[in-house]
Amino acid sequence: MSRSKPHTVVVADDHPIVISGMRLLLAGSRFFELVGEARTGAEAILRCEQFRPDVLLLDLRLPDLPAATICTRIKERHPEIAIVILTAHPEEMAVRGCLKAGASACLFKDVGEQTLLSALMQVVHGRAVIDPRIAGAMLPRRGSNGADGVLTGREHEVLLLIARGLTTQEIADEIGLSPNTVKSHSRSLFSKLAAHNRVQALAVATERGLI
Amino acid sequence: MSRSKPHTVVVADDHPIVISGMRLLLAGSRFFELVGEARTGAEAILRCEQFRPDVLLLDLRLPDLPAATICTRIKERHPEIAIVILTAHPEEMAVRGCLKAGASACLFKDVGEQTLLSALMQVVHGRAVIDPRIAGAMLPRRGSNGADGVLTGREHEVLLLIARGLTTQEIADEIGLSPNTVKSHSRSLFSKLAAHNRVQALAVATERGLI
DNA sequence: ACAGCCCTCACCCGTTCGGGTGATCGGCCT
DNA sequence: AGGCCGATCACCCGAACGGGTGAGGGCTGT
Repeated sequence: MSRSKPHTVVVADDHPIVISGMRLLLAGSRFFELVGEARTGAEAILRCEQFRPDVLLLDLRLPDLPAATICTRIKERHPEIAIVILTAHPEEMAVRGCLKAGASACLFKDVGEQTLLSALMQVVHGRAVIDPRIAGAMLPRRGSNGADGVLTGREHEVLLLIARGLTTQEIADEIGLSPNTVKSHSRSLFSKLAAHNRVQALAVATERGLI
Repeated sequence: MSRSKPHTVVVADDHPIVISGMRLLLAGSRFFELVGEARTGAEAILRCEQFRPDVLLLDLRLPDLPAATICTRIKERHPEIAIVILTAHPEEMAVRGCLKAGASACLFKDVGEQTLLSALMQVVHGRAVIDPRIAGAMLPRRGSNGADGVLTGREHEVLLLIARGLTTQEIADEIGLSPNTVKSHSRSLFSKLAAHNRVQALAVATERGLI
C-alpha cells in the first residue's frame, strides 16, 4: 500500500444509530478513518468543506435536501471527494440523479459490513461500484428501453413521482418541466401500462415491479 | 439490582447497519445482551420464539409485515416480552396500532445512544416510554379498530378497491353503494391517512402495510 | 440524409376528484 | 334516554385529471 494514512470518511445519515454502526465498523478497519458525521444534507456539505474527506457516505434520503443536490454541490467545489450513495430501497430515479451528479457508487443498506468496506476500498481506488440490483437501470440511456420494460426514462421518473402522491403541477415543479410535458409523459406511460388513470398505472407498475 | 444476568434483547430491522450499530451499542452495556437479530417481521417473530428475550427492539417498518401485526403475534404467545418500537418518522397511526397491540415504548431513531439505553432500562423495569413528539397522539382515541390502524371496515374496503385502480363510480357498483357514499368513505380515509388524494393515500397505506 | 424515437410544450374539452356541508338511520355505551 | 359514531346518501363547486391533437428540436442508427 502506497499510503500510510487511512482514507478519511464522512458519513451522512439522519439516523444516529446508522452513524454509530458506521463509526464502529470503520473503527475496525485500519484503512479508513471517520472524520465527520452529518445528519442533514446541509451538514454533509459543511463537513465536506471542513474535512475534505476522501469519501462521503451519503444516505439517499436526508430530511432537508435531495441526495442529487448534495452530490452536485459537493462535486462543484471538491470533485476529488468520492461519493458513495447508501440507499434502503432501489429508487432508480434518485440514484440515477446522484450518479449523474457525480456519485461514484451506490450500495444498498442491506449489504454486509465486509461488502461495504470492500466497496469503499474500490471507490477510493477510483472505481465505481454499483449494486447489481440497480445497475441495470443505470446503463440504458437513449434509444430503446430494455431495463424498465417499456417506459422511457422520463416516463419512469414521472411514474415514481406519481407513486409518491404528487400532482401534475407538483411533478412539473419537482423536475423543472412544464405541466403540459408532465401530462404528456403520464399519458404515454398510462397507455403503455394499459391504465386509465394514475392509480391503475400504479397497480400495474407495482405488479410488474417497476416501482 | 436483583438480577445478575443482563437483559436479553432481540433487534429487528431491515438495515444491517442499524443492527450493527445496535449490536455494538449493546455490547458496550453490561446490562444488556443482544441474543438475536432479525431483518424481517417473520424472522422477528421466530427469534422471539427461539430466544424469549426480555426486550424486542422493533423497527416500525419492516418489509413483510406491519409492526402492529408483529406486536400482536408476539404478545399472543409471549406477553412478557417488552416491545420497543423504533421509528424513523412519526407515523401516528402505525405507532398507535403498535401500542394498542402491546408495545411498551416508542422511540425515534434520531435519539442518542444514551437515551436509547436509558429507555431500554425503563422498559425492562416495566415502564412505558413514549417519545414526547408522538405522545400527544396516543391519548384516548375512540373507534373499533386496533389491527388495521384506524380505518373502519368500509373505509378499508374502499381503500383496497382504490388500490386496484377503480374509480368512485366503479367502486360504488362493485360494493353496491351510492357513489356519494363511496366518496364519503374515501374522503374520511384520506383525512385519516393525512392524504390529499387517492395516490397519496395509497403511498401512505403502502408505507403502513394497510394494503 | 433520412427515418424513428424521445423530449419538450401548447390548447381545448369533458370527466373525475376532493372538499364543504348537511341529513337520516341504527348500534353501542353510559 | 341521550350521546357518540359508523354507514348511508345528497348537493354544489372549484381543481385536477385524462384524452385528443399538433408541433418543434435532439439524438441514434441506417
